[in-house]
This record gives sequence, structure tokens and C-alpha cells, in this order.
Amino acid sequence: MHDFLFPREILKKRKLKNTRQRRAILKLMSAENMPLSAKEIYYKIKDNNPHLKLSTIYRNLNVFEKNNIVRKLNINNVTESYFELIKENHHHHLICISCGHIQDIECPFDDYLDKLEKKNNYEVTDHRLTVYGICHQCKKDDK
Amino acid sequence: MHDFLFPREILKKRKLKNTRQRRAILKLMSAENMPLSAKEIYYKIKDNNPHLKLSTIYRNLNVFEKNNIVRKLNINNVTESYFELIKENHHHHLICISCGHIQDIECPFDDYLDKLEKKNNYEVTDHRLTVYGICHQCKKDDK
DNA sequence: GTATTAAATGCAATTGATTTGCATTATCAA
DNA sequence: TTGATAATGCAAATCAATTGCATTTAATAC
Repeated sequence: MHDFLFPREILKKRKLKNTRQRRAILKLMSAENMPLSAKEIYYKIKDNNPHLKLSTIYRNLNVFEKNNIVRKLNINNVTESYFELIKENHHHHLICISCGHIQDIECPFDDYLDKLEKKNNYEVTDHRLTVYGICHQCKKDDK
Repeated sequence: MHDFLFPREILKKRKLKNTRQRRAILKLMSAENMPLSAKEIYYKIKDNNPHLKLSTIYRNLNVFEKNNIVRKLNINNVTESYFELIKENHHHHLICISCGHIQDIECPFDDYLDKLEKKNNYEVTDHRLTVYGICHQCKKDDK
């Protein structure tokens, strides 16, 4: 389950320019290890990158998405997109609609997608499962 | 599997005002029977509703969503939200990333969500499964 | 029907996320 | 070290969606 690469290795592997800004974004995403929005990334790394602009974050997240380095997530009733590093373990998300906490869940599909492909004559390229609910803590707090 | 209600019945049931604009939106959504964006709805009904504004569509789609009349959908790489009428048959979506065609697929979950609830101590309220791929026609056309 | 009242609509302006154009700067390969 | 190419900073623009407010309309009581 060897998965970790340094930002500069991730970039080199894709022949992407190894810039300070890109390294900072990847380093943060790796450290936080949870989905983050462009703004969250921006506010967490701007102190160490004085002239950094939000547009640079957006541009790089798009580059990373095209290069399969990050995955963009839509969350119901949340306007900003979230981004997570793509790792080896394929998973989905369980999201608390009260506190917003996101946790990974295993992919429950075994041969379901193969069957779906054949049945519908599709070539399946991606799938997303998102489960929404109220987490234990929020239930207790009656939030 | 009796499911069909006239727009005025749908509105009355929820004690929502039965306006011309709301009826037009619901009538269209029922006739088209596929997810539509606010703009698509707007352009398809504006000829019969001269002073209709897009903001009225948005406001009503939000009202309908709160009242469980429509469901809002996010589609990867698509900026607008899509909306579909909620009917009895619970389903998910298979979307062609080439032509954008959306088709319903059965929900594959039996006791999976119950197990997930218990395992994670969550109260599950909603779930979305979206499968992306390339449809038969687009494969043939090599689009 | 008519009056009353609360809610919906039209309209214009605004918001907020994301993108883009362009001049400048930084990276990378030779 | 240099030159070519791509990334960044910065400001402005875009686009989906929302909002404030005056006016209109639907629902209810009379």
C-alpha cells in the first residue's frame, strides 16, 4: 500500500513544472488529508507565500485534476468545490449535513459496475457515491 | 405505482400558492421527464409566459426542493445544477460524459445503508450514486 | 363577487465561485 | 548561463444563483 510521494515527485512524474506554489498546495493537501476547498487551501498557505493569489490555486487545482492528482468533489448544498488528493485506496464519502464532517467509506461495489456497463452498453469511466446523514456527535448535541 | 399528479394538485398538497409560473415549471418537468437546468426550463416556457424571469425559476426550484417536489443534481464538470421531479421510484443516474445524456439506474443498495448507519453511528438521510461513462452511440461515433 | 392579507413575481442589482487576459517572473533543458 | 516555455500575479470579467423592493396575484373571509 505504498502511496506517498513528495510533491516534487508527484509533479516530476507528470512532467509538470515544480513551482513553489504547487509544492505548497500539494504539501498542504497531503498533510491535511481531507477534502479542502480552494479558499481553505489559500488561507492555509498564504502566510508562507506572500504574493500567492487565489487564481493560482484554482489554476493549479484544475491542472492537478486533469493530471489525476486530485479529484474534485461536489457536496449537496455547498457552493464551493472540494478537492482531495487521489491515493491508491478508492473510496467514497459519508458527509454530516450538520457539521460538514467528511469521512471516507469503502466502495461497496464488486461486479456491479461491470454488470451496469454490459446491461447499458456503456463504457464506465467514473462513479461517485455520496452518503449524507447526521453524525453521532451532532445527534447527541441535537444540532 | 400510481404517481402522477397535476401541478395544481402537487402544489395544493404542500399548501403552496398555485401560480401560473409554478404550474408552467411543473408541467414542463413532468412532460420532459428528465433532469433540466433552470435555464433550460426558462427557455422552454418563456414564450408562453412573457414576463417570466429566471429568478422566478430559481426561487421556485428552491421552494420545490425544500418541499420534496424536486431533487437538485450536481453533475461533474457541469456548472449548472439540474433538477428532476421526485417520483416514487427511487433511482440514480448514469451519465454520458460525451453527449451528456442522463439515464436512470436502479438503486443497487439493499441493506448497505442500514449497515453503514450502524457501523458509523450515523443517521443516514440521503445518498447519491452517479456513474459516468460513454454511451453506446458516442462510442460508435467515437466522440 | 369584494375586500384583505400574505406570498409570489418582475425587475434590477448584487453576490460569490471560478475563469481569463496580459505583463512579468520562474523553471527547465540545452 | 541562456533561451524558450510555462506559471504566476494581478485585475478584470464571467457565470450561476440570490436578494431587495415595489407591484401583482392568489387564497380566504366576508
